[in-house]
Amino acid sequence: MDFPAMEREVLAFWEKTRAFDRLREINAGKPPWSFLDGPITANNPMGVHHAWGRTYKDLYQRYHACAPWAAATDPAVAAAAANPSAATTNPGAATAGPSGSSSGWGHELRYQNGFDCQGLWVEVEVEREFGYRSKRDIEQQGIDRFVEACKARACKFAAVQTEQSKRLGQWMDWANSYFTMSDENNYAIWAFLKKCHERGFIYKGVDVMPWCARCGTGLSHMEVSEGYRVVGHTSVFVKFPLRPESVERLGSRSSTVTDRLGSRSSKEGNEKTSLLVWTTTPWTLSSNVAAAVKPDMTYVKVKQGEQFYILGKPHFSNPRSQPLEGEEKKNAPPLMALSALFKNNGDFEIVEEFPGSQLVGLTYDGPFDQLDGAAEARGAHQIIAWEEVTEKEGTGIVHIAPGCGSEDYHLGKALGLPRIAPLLEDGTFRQDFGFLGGKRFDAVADDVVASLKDRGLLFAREKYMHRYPHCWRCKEELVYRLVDEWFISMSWREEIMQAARQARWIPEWGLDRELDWLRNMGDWMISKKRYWGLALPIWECRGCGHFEVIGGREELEARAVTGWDAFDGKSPHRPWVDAVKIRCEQCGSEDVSRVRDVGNPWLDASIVSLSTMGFFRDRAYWEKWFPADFVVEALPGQFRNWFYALLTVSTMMTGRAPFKVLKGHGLVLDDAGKPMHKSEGNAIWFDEAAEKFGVDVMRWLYASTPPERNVLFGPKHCDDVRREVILPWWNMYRFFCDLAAVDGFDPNEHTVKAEERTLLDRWILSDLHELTRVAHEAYSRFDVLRFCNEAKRFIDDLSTWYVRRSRRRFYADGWPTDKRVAYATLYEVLTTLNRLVAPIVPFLSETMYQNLVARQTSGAAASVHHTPFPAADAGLIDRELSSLVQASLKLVSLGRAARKSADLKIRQPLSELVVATTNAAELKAVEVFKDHLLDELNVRSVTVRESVNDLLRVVAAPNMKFLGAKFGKLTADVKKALETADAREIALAFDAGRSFLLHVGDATVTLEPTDVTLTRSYGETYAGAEDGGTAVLVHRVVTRELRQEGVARDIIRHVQNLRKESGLDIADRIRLSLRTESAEIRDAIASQARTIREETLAVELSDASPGADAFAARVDLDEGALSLALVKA
RNA sequence: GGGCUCAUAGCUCAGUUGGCAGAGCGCGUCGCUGAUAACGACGAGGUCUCAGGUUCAAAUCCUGAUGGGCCCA
Repeated sequence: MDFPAMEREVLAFWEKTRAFDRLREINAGKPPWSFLDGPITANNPMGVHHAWGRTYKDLYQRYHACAPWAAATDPAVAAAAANPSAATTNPGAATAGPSGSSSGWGHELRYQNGFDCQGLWVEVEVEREFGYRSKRDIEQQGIDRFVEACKARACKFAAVQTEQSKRLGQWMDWANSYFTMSDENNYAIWAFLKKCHERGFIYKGVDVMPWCARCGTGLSHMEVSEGYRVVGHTSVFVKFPLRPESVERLGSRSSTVTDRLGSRSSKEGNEKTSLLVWTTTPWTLSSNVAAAVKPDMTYVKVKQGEQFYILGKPHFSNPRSQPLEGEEKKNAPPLMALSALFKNNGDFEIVEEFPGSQLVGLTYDGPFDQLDGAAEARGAHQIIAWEEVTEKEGTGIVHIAPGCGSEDYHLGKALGLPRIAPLLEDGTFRQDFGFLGGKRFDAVADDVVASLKDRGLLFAREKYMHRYPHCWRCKEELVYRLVDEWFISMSWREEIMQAARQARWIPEWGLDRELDWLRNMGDWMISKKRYWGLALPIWECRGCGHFEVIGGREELEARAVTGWDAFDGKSPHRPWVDAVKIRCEQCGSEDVSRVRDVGNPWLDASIVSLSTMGFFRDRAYWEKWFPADFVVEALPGQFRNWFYALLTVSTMMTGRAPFKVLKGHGLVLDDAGKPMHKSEGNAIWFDEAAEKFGVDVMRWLYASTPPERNVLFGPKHCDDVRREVILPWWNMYRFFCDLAAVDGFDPNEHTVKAEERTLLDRWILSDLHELTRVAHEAYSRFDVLRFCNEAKRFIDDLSTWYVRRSRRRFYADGWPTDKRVAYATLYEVLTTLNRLVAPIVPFLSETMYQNLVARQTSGAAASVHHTPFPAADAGLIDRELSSLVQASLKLVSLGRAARKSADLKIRQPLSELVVATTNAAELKAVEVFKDHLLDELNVRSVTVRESVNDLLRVVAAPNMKFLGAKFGKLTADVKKALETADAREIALAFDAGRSFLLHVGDATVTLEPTDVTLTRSYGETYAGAEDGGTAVLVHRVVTRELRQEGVARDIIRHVQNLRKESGLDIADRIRLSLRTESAEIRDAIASQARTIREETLAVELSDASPGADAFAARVDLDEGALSLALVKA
């Protein structure tokens, strides 16, 4: 079966019949169900990982397009059922369908897909296409050309992804997809930013961020984490001399310690005491402002010659090593411990110990106070407290340069320290940094070292290997640099948290994670010094510094002084919008330009709960669709990205959460559980996977994966799904279709009355309706995994028991009642189950529906997806009956085991089956399913007994591994006693859940089931198997007559095989010839001739030589060789 | 350093009121046979990561530890 080919046919069918449009017509005007799509980045073709979320998006939309109103339009009900606490915290979530109407099915959906178009990822690809190497290339070749190319790229891949999504089976209004680069979306963000500004939340701030000097841009954390590489840097140990008054203060503070140590007092002053500081970035010493110590850590003062050094006690003797792993670590040169470095310089002595807190507040002379650029720090250098100072590396005293490092910056900001920003955009020092001026940060290590050495401030230098961030594009080292950025203050975070609490989060801990992020996040940096993105609508006056936020196109037009004509008709992107200048409302300047920054790309996707639902255009429409009933996206990252941005914007504009239910899912990994990477060659492209495995298989795999966990995707897992679910399901369908075609089954004519059904029929219908009930629960609670598990179990039961046990009912001639009932029942089960799984495997379902329903019934809906989801009939659910079937399955399993123990194959008929049980369900199962037991186990009769203990024979062997450990020296005696003990009594005791008391000489020991291995048998007459309190035995004596029947069954099977191999139709009659040397086989043929003829449709049975036109085979039976030949009659 | 999350057979994973530990794959042995390039049975394989606690009873609830993942700092 070529499933991908079948899927392509279904796609063509949907196309031809406008199936999706038709569904929207059917559901128009029904209660709305609102889904909001998180936009996919339109920058490359889809990978298989995109298909996971998109599978959820499609299947939940498909369910709600056919679900009954009551179940699906009342999320409070679903939420209450799933999570009682959510309902009470979410009283406003309930919405009703059309007033008063409580029945009906289907919902109106928007089916709007989204594309994320703007951002650096697209820029990078376009730069690569153009062969650009830096921002300078973009500016020289023209921003307009560049931005147009970015737009074109987004359009191109939006189109590619659209086709791929269709192939996945997504039913969306593709012509109406939203693009975050659209004018409407961009201006909507302007409106949001203006509102933020009106509340005073927009401000220009500074931050120290990773910066690529070559590209001339800052990098986000995500980008930084892409580019770590191991490099060697010059690291230095530097002296920061304490100022004389601080030496004195420290002396008085630590006097008690000094006295206790009995060392020479240092109170006399005038000695040279220095902090010992370590850094791997010597260039930042130029901008040192402070030195940090850990208050509760112990520090020591070390005397060497005339010098005193202060450093952390743990650091003094700790071994040091490069912070690397594996191979890299092996190759790195060893590092010297600090004590060894001291030793190199001569004798030394520890003269004092004191806690770091005694250092806090002391002052020292900075290493580069002589440079003009560092003037601000002159006289301001001080020791500060910092809990984060590590004991593991360095000296315990951390050099702080708030203009050169992120942590340094935040520390400095909190303490109000000056910050010195020595680097220009291109990574060179400002000219006022003296001998460093004009040199690049990564080229001055030697100069810095030389200068320190000249002035006696260098203690030691070394080469230090570590992982350091590099630009993921140009591979150059990054540097931390102070830059101007625009921010949204998060002082109103409590409002956003309140909105977040209004929604139901799946999994539940998602809310805590989001609240945690909201609680801890800093102000939102919304600017990016790039080209392709939202043009931040901030016009800043260079004269007086006043800035304004423009809230939309009309407002800009009204405020424009110059440049409007040049801009009019263009999209609000760089460079066009940059032409517009406005008048400063503070100083009157008419030369106010837009800041050059573009927006953080998460702004683009943040607005879509408003922009795509008509918030600014059609408020009534927006009220109808907002908030969304459901959003679903990949978990990793989205708490700080889309979820966060979406909540923030919606809260600002509406005060409400933009979604009622948020569901998250994990990552897609490869077969081996590793992340997929293009560069590692283990990424699987969507197109390839779709044609190789089929998308129904892919969709089932995703639907049946626990969402909050990662899924392994690969050939093995796809094959598993196909083999375990899709193929059994398909095979049953084929079985039914083949027979129905031959028999001319007509679902409208061959109907069934309830009382005509057999127990087996009623059982499968009961389970079917239970499955239907579960399906509603699972789909409406967004827990499709549960449905998949139950459906898989149902398919298994249906295949291995219902269909298996019902097969012969279909082979009868004509239309006896039982055959009609079997047909009608299986038909109902197949068509209903087909509808239940349709949201997950839409292609397979459509194919089956067309064949089973549409073709059979005039007036049937044109597509399975146009039909209502089945309702569960509680009256048909019979849990007791299900348990009886399960009991009978257990008995059959034991019966097979019993046969196996005596090596009696199923084909060999046996005279008697004995069931020994006191279990009520099993007793009843024997009664009501007797015929199935007899047939399935191929026995003549079944006998029920309470116990077969009288037949039981047991051999007990000691389990020496346990006995030895338990009894020690006594073991040998126990073993001996066991040989003479009554093994049957032991078995009966264990069966009853007791231990067994064994007499060993004068002593008594207690035996547990693990202590002995029991081998049970039931004598010459019976063979058996037992489980718990239930035993099933078969009569093992094969009489001559039984033997002949067994042989006949063997023969029949071989004839059937030959018929099939010969290409005969199921109904073809044959002339059969059987020849053998074995008298036993000849006897069997003679006595079973009639059965053989009937089963093989032989009009003639002989031992004549076959003609040349006959199909012939020679087979080996247990009793001898047999030649068979047949010709079509 | 902090938060969240996961840990069940060789592998992938089920296991929701706490009540005898399961499936599929793989492996071994066998069986069935007009659903057939399928299918079934049986077998081996488990200290349910570890240590405490609650309980008549813990894979399940609580506490801590260890290890993996994600995130924050």
